[in-house]
Amino acid sequence: MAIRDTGAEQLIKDTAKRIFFAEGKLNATTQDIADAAGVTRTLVNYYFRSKDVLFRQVFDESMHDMGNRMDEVIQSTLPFKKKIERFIEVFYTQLATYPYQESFMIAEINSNGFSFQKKDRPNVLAAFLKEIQTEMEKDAVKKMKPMNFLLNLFALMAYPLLTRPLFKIIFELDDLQYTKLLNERKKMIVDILFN
Amino acid sequence: MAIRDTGAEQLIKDTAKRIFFAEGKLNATTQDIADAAGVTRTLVNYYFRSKDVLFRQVFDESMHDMGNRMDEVIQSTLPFKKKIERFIEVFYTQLATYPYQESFMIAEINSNGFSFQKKDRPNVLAAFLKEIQTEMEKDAVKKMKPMNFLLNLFALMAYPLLTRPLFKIIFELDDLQYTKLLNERKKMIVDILFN
DNA sequence: ATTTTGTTTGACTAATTTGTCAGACAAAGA
DNA sequence: TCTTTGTCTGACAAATTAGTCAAACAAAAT
Repeated sequence: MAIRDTGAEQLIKDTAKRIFFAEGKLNATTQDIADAAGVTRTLVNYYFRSKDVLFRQVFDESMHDMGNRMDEVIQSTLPFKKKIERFIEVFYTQLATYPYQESFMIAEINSNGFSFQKKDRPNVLAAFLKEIQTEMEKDAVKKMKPMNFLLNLFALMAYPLLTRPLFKIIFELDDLQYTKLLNERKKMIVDILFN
Repeated sequence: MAIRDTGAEQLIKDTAKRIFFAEGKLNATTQDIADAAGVTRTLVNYYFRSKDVLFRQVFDESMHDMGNRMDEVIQSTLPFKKKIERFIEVFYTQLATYPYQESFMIAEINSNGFSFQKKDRPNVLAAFLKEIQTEMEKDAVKKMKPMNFLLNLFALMAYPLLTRPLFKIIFELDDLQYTKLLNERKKMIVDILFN
């Protein structure tokens, strides 16, 4: 009965994440993943019965991880502005190792819909929206729907990463220059969001 | 020698655009497109030798259209702020009919790279960046790298559209409510960008 | 009317990718 | 040692998708 954990299952998942999120190969086949993991494709089917199951599992876990990482910051006792700065930092760190994660998530949701178990963490978001509201009343940030404040935060952080290959060409920048531009944004985003 | 234009070629392209950009079926097959257009798949191969050619043609044309629409606004004689407002309006109109266009472009660039003929319109962007710079010196907008101003503009416009299915669920909004939220953003984006 | 030429299709082939299954292999238990 | 059981593989079958080709069709030209 005991599982003999050889690490293969985790290896396959990690490899899949690397291919999807780090290498941006959004349409990788199971063979691609098996090859990259150094196992046979049959083994992928042994652990995950089908391609869909593997994809969904990778998707769900990543979604969950991301949620946890952010909740942790949101629920911390830091003062609001520090909290946002920390939030940006966490987001950028994650995207440094997995630059295509957002892309993958968005594409996946667009094509295969989205089933999300939001029964857990029921009021984390609500509490944070309320905290934002409070800051607005203190005139610390521009008055708007708190949801829009959050959308703005994510937009300013994520969009330049999502569109990196596009804007690299539009602006005629090399990788290093674009990375520099991105890093300058961390401070700028805070400046924009706060009065 | 004369082409007997039956409209089939254009029909196929338009249908492809509809499926990709309006319905968000990013991984549609040539069969899907043929079916939706009411023609046989063979005909798709008659006009466009391969799937890749069709995809690229749709991609290039859309990219070009979008570029033109935006250049038109950028090169207009409107005062700067009006120009930005008009820009947002144009962008929103386009995304109302083709909500998934950005998604498609990004995914396409991520997986298949990007060859862009930027020999045309060589200085449109440069001129606009300069105009932004001038506005910064007049203190009309926050001081930053003009490129970042542009990135912010696009981010604030596009991101909430890209992630619509995701944030609909996160915020627990229905379609109508989300659309309302989006529309409120038009004015807000201007408020954020300008002093 | 007949030929020509561009358009469209059905049937076929090829390529790619996924899924299954019997059996090999190796670690643990008897 | 022998058996059991979980892990892994190679060979095969199935499904999906893309591409080709000869021939049917229809509009124009002769």
